[in-house]
Amino acid sequence: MDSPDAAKRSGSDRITPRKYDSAGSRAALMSAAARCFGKYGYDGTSIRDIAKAADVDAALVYRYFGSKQGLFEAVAHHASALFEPLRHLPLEDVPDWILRLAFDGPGEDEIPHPVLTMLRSPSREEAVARLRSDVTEIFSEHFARRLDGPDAQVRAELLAAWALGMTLMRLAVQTPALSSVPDSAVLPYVRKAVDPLLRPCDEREETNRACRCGRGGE
Amino acid sequence: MDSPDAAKRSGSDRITPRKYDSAGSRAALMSAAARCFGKYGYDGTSIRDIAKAADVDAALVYRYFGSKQGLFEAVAHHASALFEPLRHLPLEDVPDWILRLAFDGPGEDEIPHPVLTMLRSPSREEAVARLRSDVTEIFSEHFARRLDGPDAQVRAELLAAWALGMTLMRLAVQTPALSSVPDSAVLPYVRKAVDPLLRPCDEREETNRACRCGRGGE
DNA sequence: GTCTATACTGTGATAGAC
DNA sequence: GTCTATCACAGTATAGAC
Repeated sequence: MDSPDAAKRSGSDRITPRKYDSAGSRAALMSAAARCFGKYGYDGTSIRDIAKAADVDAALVYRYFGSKQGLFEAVAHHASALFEPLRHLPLEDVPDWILRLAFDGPGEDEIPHPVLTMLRSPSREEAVARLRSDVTEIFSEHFARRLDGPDAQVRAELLAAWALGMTLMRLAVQTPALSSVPDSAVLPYVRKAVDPLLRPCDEREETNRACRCGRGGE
Repeated sequence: MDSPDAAKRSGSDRITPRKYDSAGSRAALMSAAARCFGKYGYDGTSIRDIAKAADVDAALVYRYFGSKQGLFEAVAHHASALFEPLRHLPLEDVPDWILRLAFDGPGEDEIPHPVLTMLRSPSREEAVARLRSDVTEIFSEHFARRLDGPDAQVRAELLAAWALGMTLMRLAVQTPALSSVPDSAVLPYVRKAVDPLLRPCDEREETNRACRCGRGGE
C-alpha cells in the first residue's frame, strides 16, 4: 500500500512540482475518484487515496472540487444516462437492451458502473435518492405506460430488477459463469425470461407464440 | 438522531451504570450493529454509532467482540443460510421460493438483508468473498447440476441474479411498486419469467414445435 | 498551479477506575 | 460488567510558501 515508487515519478527526477497542467490534474483526479468510489464506496475511500491513485497532490481536490462531496458529485454520473434509451426503444428490442445494460459496462479496472457506486455509497443519500428517482421515472412511470395489461408498473420494475441483478452478479458478486461468459451465451435466456414481462398476460396468442428460439433475428 | 430520550432510559432514573447484564448488552450491540452495518455499510458505521444505537458503552464492543471487525463478523451472517433450502427444493417450487427470498426479508428497521450488508461493505473483502463462494457453491455448482440441458450454470446464476435484483430494488433502490406491493401481486410474473430458466429449452408442453434446440424432456 | 505544513475532528483501540 | 479518560492516528479541510 505504500510502496516506495507509489508516486510513479516520470522516470528520472521530479524536482519541479509536476507539470503545470490544471486540466490534466483535474481529469486525473476525476478518473481516480470514479475508480475508487466505485470500488470501495464513498466512505471507504479517502481524499489521500484518490490523490495517490491520480499521482496528484491531495490539496488539489479542494482547489478544483471544493470538498470530497464535491468530487463525488462530479464523478457520480447520473444513472439516467444509462436508462435514457429505454424511452424510445421498440418493445421487441428491450430484452437485448437489458442484456447490454448489464454486460456492456466496463470490467473492473475502468470506470465502474454508476449503480454499483451508489449502492456502495449509502451515506451519500442524495445520490441514492437520485438513482431511485431515475429508475422510478424511466421504468416505473414512463416505460410502464407503454406496457399493455395489468400490473404494468410491477412488470416494468421487475424488468429493472432483472438488469440490476445481472449487473451486480457480474460486477459485485462476480459469480463465475456470468462474469466470464460472453453476452451472446446469455441472450436467449434473457429473451425468454423477459418476454413474459412485456406481454399483457400469459398466452394471448398461444399458437403464434410458438417457438421464438429459432428465429429472433440475428 | 440525537433526541433527548435517545438513551431510552428505563423509565425513571439511571445512576447505576446500567444493569449488570452482559448477555443483554451483548445482544443489544449485535442488534444495533446489524442495523447500522446494513444501513450504512462497514466504513459508514463507527463503533460509537453502534454503541449509541444500542444504548451501551462503546468500550463493551471491545470487551465482547475484540474489535470492530470482530463485531462485524459476529453479525454478518452467512448468506448460505438463506440459500440452503434451494439444495433440496423441488424444481417446481423454485419460482415461489425465489420470490420469497426477495420479499420475505425484513423491511427497513429490522435486521437488514445480509446481501445488502455485504454489498455496502466492500472493504470487508472476506465477507464479499464469502458471499461469492456461497452463491457459487449453491447456485452455480449444486443447483446447476439439477438442471437439464445446456448452459446450466448460466441459467442457475441468472436465477440468482433475478432474486438479487428484486431484493435490491425493494431494499436499496426502494422503487415504488416493488417495495410496497405484496408478493402475491408479483408471483405470477416471477413464475413466468423464471420458468424458462428451469427447463432445458423453450417450450414445456408444446411438443410439436419446430424448435431447433434440444427436446424438452420430462 | 502545485505542494508543505498544519488545524481540527472523528475513529479504533486500551487502561484502569468504579 | 460498566463506564471514563485517553492515546495514537487517519480523516477532511485550510493557509500559505514556492
